[in-house]
Amino acid sequence: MVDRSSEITGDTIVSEQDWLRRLDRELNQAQYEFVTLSAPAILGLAGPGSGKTRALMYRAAHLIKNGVPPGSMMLLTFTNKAAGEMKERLEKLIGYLPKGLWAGTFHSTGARILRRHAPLLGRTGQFTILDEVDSNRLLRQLVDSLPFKIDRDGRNLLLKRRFLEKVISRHRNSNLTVEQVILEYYPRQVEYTELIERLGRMYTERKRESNSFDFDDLLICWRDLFRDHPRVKAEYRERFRHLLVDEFQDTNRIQAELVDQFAGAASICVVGDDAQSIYAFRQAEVKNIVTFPDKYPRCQVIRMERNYRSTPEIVSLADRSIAINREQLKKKLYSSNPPGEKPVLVQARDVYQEASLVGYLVGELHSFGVPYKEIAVLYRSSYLSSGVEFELMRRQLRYRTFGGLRFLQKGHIKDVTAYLRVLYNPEDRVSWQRVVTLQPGIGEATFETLWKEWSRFPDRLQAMLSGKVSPPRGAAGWERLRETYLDLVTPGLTLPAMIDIVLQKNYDAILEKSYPDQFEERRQGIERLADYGARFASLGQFLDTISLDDSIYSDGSLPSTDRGFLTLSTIHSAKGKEWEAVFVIGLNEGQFPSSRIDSSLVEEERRLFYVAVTRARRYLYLLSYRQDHRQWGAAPLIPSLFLRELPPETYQVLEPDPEF
DNA sequence: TCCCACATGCTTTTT
DNA sequence: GCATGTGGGA
Repeated sequence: MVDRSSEITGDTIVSEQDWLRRLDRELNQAQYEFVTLSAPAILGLAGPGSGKTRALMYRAAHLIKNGVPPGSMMLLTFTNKAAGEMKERLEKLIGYLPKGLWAGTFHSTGARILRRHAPLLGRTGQFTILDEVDSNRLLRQLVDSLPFKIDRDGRNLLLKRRFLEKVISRHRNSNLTVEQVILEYYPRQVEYTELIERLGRMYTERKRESNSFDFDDLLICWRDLFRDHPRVKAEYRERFRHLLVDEFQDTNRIQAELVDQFAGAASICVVGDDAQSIYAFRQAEVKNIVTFPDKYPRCQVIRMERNYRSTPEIVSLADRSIAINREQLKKKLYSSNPPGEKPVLVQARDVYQEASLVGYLVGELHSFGVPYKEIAVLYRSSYLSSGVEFELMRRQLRYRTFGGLRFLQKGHIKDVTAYLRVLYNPEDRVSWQRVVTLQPGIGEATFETLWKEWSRFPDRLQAMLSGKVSPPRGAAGWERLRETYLDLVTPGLTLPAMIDIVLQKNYDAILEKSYPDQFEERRQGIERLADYGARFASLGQFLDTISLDDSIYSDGSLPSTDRGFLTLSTIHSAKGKEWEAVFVIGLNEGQFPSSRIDSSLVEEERRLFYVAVTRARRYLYLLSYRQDHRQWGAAPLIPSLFLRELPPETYQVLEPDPEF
């Protein structure tokens, strides 16, 4: 019997010299320094394609090779995709994913910590994570339940465009008061300040009663947990001696505060690129990365400026574009790759010609030997993808989309998960309401009455199963629901079996009635959810994963598992990725930069453009079109500011054949 | 109080 | 083109 841990230790000792030689061979000087440096704080400032995630993972591997227990390391990043990337690379580097290592998004790590200490925050470990749809519903109910009437205009104003949600979230994420947020972003609505403060307090209380947290809470309550419970904080400071944070430019104030909690106890190593900060709409603060060295006095700053990804032509175009931004840390990005073709600008007649040009050029690239999986089409907003999607379908090319419409946020999928959520967390009012009001004859008002009656029982699920509560009307639907749950509480059910019960006993009939023409399609979506659920050992794990990671897409498979597919992606979702050939479409003024942003955000949009073009290794196509038939005002479009301002020597123009 | 039919307006971007 | 909002009838 071989003890696996000693095997690894043995391996470490034997290969230490090999490992150092390998670092020397595979890293440049800046990277080598970054990986092997020992300091209380390290900032890796790195341009696109300079291998910053790679360097960060070499650092993690290096620590492990030097005997640092993986259980004392925490790897954090912002998106699920980046988190997946980190784990994948680390596993490739050292051959296995170390046990005990914490690697994930800030939000999933927050959820993990909060589950362990939930009672300190008035929750149980089975708390529900509310997504935006849920929390908006909750707020909507609170507005309607105010003990006084607000006039219709006021109600509309509060609920339209997620105004209320945004004010509360901004306030909580920024440490500004509600009044300051309103004065800064919505000065005309200042009269609503008190009302919003009141609703904010009601919202906090309602979440506690429902044993749930929203996305913001996963970070804010984590911070507050450490603030209010020094012993808990000490426990984590004791355990985690190395924090490694990727994409640090995308952190918001709360996330930066969370990292600060470990100051002095752990070595804190962050990497990022201020020029790729594209999450301001989520209160990401570039200043977190800019001021990092000031905040941590003995901080070492390493610059990684050599680009390994792209041709000099692409790097030059990107560099000239980003240079127009005034707010940035100066970096001198350079590529020593062999020269390639200049990026190509194409102005199409309309969205259809743009799409067929993409289709045609994809075919050309493929015939030159560029595999489909090395080609990506990127866009500012997900609705811009439909033209190209249609064209690819016509050409029978397989593709995969990232970003955009959420599979899990579709009504019927949320319905099915609500049935399961209340099993796990019977206090979950939002989900109960969803399930109960689905039944014919039961609406909001009936649910309110029922809920009051129901709350007299210590366990809502038991109370329902025993038949001790019933709504004032809609008895038939309630009874069917009760029978469904009698089956669902059978011990040992798999997730597909549970979903099957929900469908057979209750939801199928409801679905058919509400979507007579889309019944089959939606039902198939639910079946894919069931298939996906089969891989989970427990309901809790399944619910946690689908609340925090929306990466099951409408085709039901997971990203990055298949080869031979083209990629269609929003630019946000493409961050951190690279392809041999990249098309950026819809580069029209009004679409990108989006016309709904105010002028102060143009630099952010330019950073987004910068992210888009630096995804390409050898071939870059920038497409715009003159006419949009889809919009009402068929005013001619002009090319994006980001194309117009490019120096002509950075690109070549391709004139589409008018016959095409 | 609920439900259906119709109108509206909306599309950033992620957790 | 699709979810959410409104209004009248049961």
